[in-house]
Amino acid sequence: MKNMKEVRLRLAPSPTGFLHIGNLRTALFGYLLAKSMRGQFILRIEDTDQKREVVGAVDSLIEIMNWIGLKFDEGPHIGGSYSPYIQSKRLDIYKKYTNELLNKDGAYPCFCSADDLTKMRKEQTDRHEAPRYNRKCRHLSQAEVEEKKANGLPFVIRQKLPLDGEIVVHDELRGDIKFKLTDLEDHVLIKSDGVPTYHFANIVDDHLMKISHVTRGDEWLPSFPKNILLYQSFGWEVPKFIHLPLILNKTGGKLSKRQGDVFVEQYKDKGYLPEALINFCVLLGWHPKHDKEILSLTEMEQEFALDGMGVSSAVFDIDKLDYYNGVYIRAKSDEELLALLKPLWNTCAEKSLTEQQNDEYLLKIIPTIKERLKTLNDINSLTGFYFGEKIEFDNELILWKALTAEQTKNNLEEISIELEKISEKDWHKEYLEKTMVGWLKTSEKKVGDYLWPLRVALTGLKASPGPFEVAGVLGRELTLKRLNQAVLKIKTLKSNL
RNA sequence: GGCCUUAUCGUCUAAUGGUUAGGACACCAGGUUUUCAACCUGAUAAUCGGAGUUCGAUUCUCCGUAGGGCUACCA
Repeated sequence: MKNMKEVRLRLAPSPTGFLHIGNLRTALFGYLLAKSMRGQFILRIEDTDQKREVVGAVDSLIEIMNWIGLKFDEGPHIGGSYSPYIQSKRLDIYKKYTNELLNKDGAYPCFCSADDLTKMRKEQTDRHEAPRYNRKCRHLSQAEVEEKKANGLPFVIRQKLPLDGEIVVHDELRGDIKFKLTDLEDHVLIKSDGVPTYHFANIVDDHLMKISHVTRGDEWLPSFPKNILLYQSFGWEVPKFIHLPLILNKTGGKLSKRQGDVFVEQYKDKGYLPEALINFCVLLGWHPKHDKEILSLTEMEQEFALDGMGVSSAVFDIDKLDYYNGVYIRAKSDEELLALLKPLWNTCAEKSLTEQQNDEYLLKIIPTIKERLKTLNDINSLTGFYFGEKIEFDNELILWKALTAEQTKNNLEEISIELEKISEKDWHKEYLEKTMVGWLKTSEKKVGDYLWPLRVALTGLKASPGPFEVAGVLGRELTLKRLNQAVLKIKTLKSNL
């Protein structure tokens, strides 16, 4: 009965689409809270609204949680001792508890039609009153109820709340919150088709599944007292509640589809790493005891605690996510990155390389662009020049500062002669750099006058990895070929002037 | 409108009844350098406003203000 109660938390999403970034944070906090107390983390699907249900949403949710690295201990996909974990398969259970609640006088049937209700609300707002169910059916006699039922009138079941007084509920983060009962309404627990609403199914299941800590978004705060009252009507022990603040967009509004990416899948597709996503998310509303802000999931599991959590909503700042993504990309080995990058990479199709030769080539490229990668998807725009024979560049681009076309051409020719002296076997970044820079220094040439044109001749880009890195990857033959092409191009450019 | 809730640099946040109010991202400047990136150094930058309690408030209380949420037979 005492302290040794098992710690159990659940994620209870509705299968209405992809995983929202706000849900990811709720999931993360629930998971971390569970794991930090050596508890269980459970998945329960709340599909009581058939209208909003999206086919495949459950599978995609499980898949993305898997990708993120948050593992469930129980759930519809793995089972557990409190099956089923999908609410639409628990209708019999809800029926049983509905009857129990009716018997305990915690609820009553209501025969008001949708039209009745809209009319009622309109009248209330016209009178500048808060729209609230007028409890018309609350006082129906047993006989009246039977009669209406016999006539086949559709009905819902409403929660029977105390009429006045106040209730104090406790949130682990915010402390006590006081509500006046007169501000609350007898809301619908069971819809006319017999399916429960969130407010009923959620509480029944949390109780039955022995959930010890409820983590949910703070949009549920207004219905918190009604939830507590329902526990009390049943005579059930109330779990601890932790209401998590929302994530907002840059302008301070709710993070919604309209202004950009809100689904975890979208970030995955854009080339963000799960490590970056969770590191970024966990710091939105939680802070470790120390100032170290790069944390692995394992570290989070160890360090996570309620007292490091904040209560104010946080703005989603993509710049910081980018930063974390860069950090985690740079921390990967070249081999790990190759595996992540290959599916995204438009590598050279013309070259008839074997898989292994291709991998070797890609593996040579990766170190040159690793620290330039903000997201995995940047790979193609960063590496195009490594593939194909020819590259294109704007004529003016190759001219370094005050250098004329004539001088640039001469410099490139000089470089060509020097590079040709380097053998195939010495052709790698370190040796190339050492010899060429040595040559430039001893012949007292300005480094920029030579290396800028060289780099542009090889990459065609304003910004790229350094010329020796690129030359090392391209190899002796292709490097010299591109230099030659650049020289020819400048010659025609000159004759046109 | 009613109810609930929140308030420290632009953003995420730390700390405290007495501090030069700390860190991170972004931004700016410098360094490194052939470019970009990465890296290093540095700078700018905050306690929403007003009362009260107190020797002393950013911290506690109240009142405003601003933001957010809820106000469905959606979750």
